[in-house]
Amino acid sequence: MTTEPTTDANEMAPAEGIEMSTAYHPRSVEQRVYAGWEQSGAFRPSRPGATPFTIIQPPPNLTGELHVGHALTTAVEDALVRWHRMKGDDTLWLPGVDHAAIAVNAIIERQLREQGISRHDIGREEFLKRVWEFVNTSRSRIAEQHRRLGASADWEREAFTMDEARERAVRLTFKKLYDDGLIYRAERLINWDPVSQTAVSDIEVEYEDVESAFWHVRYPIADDEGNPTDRYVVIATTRPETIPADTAVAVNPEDDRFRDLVGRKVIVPMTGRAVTVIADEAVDIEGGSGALKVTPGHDPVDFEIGERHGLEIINILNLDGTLNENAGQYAGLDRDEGRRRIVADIESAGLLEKTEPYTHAVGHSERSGAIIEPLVSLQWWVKIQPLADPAIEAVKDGRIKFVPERFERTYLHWMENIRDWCISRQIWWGHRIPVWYCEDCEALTVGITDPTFCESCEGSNITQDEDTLDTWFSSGLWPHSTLGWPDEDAEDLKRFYPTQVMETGYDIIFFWVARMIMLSLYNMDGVVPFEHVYLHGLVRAADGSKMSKSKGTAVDPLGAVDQYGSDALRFALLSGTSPGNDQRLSDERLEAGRNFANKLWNASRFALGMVEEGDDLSLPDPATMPVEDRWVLSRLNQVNQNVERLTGRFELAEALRQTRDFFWDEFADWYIEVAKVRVRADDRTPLPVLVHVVDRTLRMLHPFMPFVTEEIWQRLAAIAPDPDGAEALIVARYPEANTALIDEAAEASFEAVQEFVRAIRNIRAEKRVDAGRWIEAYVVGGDAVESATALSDAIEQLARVRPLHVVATTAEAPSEGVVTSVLAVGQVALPMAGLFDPAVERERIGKQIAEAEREVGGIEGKLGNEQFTARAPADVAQRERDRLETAQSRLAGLRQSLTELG
RNA sequence: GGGCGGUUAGCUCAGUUGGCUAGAGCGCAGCGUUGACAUCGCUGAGGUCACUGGUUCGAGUCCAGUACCGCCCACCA
Repeated sequence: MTTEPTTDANEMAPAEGIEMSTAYHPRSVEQRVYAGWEQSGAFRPSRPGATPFTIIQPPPNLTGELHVGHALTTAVEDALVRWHRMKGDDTLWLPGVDHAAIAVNAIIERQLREQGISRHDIGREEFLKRVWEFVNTSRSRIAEQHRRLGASADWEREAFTMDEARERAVRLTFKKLYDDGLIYRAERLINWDPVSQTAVSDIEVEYEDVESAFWHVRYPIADDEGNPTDRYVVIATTRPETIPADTAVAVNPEDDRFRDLVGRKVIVPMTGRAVTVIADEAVDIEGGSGALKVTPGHDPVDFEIGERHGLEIINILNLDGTLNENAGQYAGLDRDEGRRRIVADIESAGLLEKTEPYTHAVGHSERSGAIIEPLVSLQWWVKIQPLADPAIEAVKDGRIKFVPERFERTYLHWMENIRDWCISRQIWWGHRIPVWYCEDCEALTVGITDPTFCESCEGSNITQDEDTLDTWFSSGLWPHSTLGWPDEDAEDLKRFYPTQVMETGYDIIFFWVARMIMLSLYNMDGVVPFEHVYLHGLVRAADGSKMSKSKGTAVDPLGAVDQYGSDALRFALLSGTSPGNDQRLSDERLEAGRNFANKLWNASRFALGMVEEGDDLSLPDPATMPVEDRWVLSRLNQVNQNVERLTGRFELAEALRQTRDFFWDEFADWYIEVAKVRVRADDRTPLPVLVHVVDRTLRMLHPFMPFVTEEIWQRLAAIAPDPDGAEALIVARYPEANTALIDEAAEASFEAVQEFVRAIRNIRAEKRVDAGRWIEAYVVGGDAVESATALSDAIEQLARVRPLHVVATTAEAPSEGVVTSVLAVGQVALPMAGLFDPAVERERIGKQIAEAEREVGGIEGKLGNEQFTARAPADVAQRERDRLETAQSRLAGLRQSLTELG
């Protein structure tokens, strides 16, 4: 796809001109706006010479159902991408689809089972055909789902781990590792998933507590001829079905109880086999009965003991989890049934000492949920230590930074204890292992392209390994393989590698992040795949539990989009996300997002709607502006500055919160209200400020809420064209804070006016003055008298007071029959003949005096402390002195009011 | 067994170099105007920041310990 730096104005322009409907309808806006973005090629404006910003999209769920966690990932990444794009960086966001081998295989196999057939009935080719059908459908669904979320990813460039380019990258990596001696084939104990019928790696095994039993079984001690005696050793086991696979009994060498037994033989119950008692330090003296049955074929610890002592390995399991002929009379039984039968037999043979209830952790397959059976099998492995060492170094020396930092420890701990990685899977969908076996000479050939003859004997009688590679082997190549590796001249690779940000959930550090770091360093000559790993938390149900479809606590992201709008969903997800911390998603949160989108719509509509033909919308010299204009511009720029800083530190929720609060609580609730009064009095000067603030806020919010901001902004641009000529907000420039407009004096003045208004409203509410009634009021302005005078019309409207007298000192305000409120910045006084009760007033003021006295006392105590004045920084001490002064004058004012009450 | 996180208003959570008179949203109570918005406005109530001790002029924030909740890792048969 070719991308143009500019956009087509016709495609982007809103259909209805600048008229905005009274109600905000997210759905129609979303569809139209997204289509505009897509057609215009705005998703990847090429900006030669700009700083590259690259972000990698983690794989969505290929089952085709959008999980809310992925919606969060998309929202966060899209926010970062849009932000960088607006700042002029050259962004590349590679949306990716992983081939999710085990999950997809399981789905197709289930479909087949429902038809009563297995994959072997239809053969590999037909099986893969069905997989592709399913995967292609899923991929287009995924793209569609991202559109609905507003993701600005360029789906034409989607990276898919199963395409041809990736196959080449995978094979090359495999061969390189093999040639370097880092890939080997070995018979070892692996985690077998009897349902999916494949090996899985250590991290794909999830341990869950299962209530089971501890069977204490008597192993008779044999005499010299190998016949059982009356003596026996008691051995506790949780897996009696593996007894037929026992090839030794082990005790700790330091254990005095069994010292005399070492070297003697015991009889394995129900088999009659005699095995030797060995001493090994792996045996815990405290554990079980102190003696351990050694089953090298079906237990990792035992496997290691077996290796140390050269023990025989017996495999008693078929690949479907049933017992095989090595289990003797139990052959053919399912493992559970085998367990029951063997326990019953042991008991009737009088060899069961006791049974205790016991809860222990049992490994389950992450994908199929089946209980994992350790068994010995021939598999391909990656020798991991040589890959792990540089990956540890890259994090330790800061070339890769985790956000939040604490996950570096998690990562390092795992990496430092890593074990070899079993990469072969006995499934069909996936990258097939690029190894061909020669049937003539037994040599093997590793091929980047399919070999036609054996490398060793040159015979043509070769067949490819039936197995496929672990999904994460190819996913681990993502950061470079999706950019064009192994073609080292690929434009994207040169320009965008290393990437800047890897953003994902912390649950995927080991699976994916660690593998990407290891394999990328290996393939890319030690250059890190990304500079930051930003880890968001998990999204939980409203009650804090893991979302569960069966419990009905799962939030369906697309359902939420339908109900509340895409911007609302993104607001809810982004406002709750802080690095590494889980969040809860509830209807209330979604409503808050919807409400804010509505507020944006209405406040903007109103502000823009006041603009008339011929209005001058350029901002005048700040010095000539009234205080409220200077105040709102000052606040705008402060927030702009904060948002800039926060977003750069991945603190998106705080950035969003500050922008929201500014727009709603300050701009909409105060500035617009004040501006209204001026405009009604035919003063057009607030219009440039209104338009300017709306414009800037929309730009700041666009990364978070792209649809509603784009829609409003295009109406805005129709009356106030973008200075850079941008035709859409998505390609408009991100605002830079203008610190020259930060005006603390204006802020203080306007805040004083806010205080006056609030004080009057407060008294009105307290005295139950009818909301619609106009009453007389005095504002004693003090230092803020100037701005209060300038804003007297606004104060009248906002507090519904008329006539309003703004005076400088209390002496100019009446003191008889008035309800007063003494503030830090001045006073207000409302004459209330009918409602006035001196006794009530005395009590009210008395309370305030007590409070003010407490405050004054507190500050005085602090300032009287020599340690404080000597050690606290000057600005802190000065602030305390200022506070004391205002508190004292307020206290004086209150006391005076009380005196006047008599 | 090891490690990590959490404990702040009725609920969900902010509070990132210690200076706080501790904030927000929702909920609650009261009142509803002025043609942007009832998906709204105004006003208000509500917190000994889990507990104990320490460092400091000063601790929600730093340190040590305790309790409870959650998560991750680990070959206790």
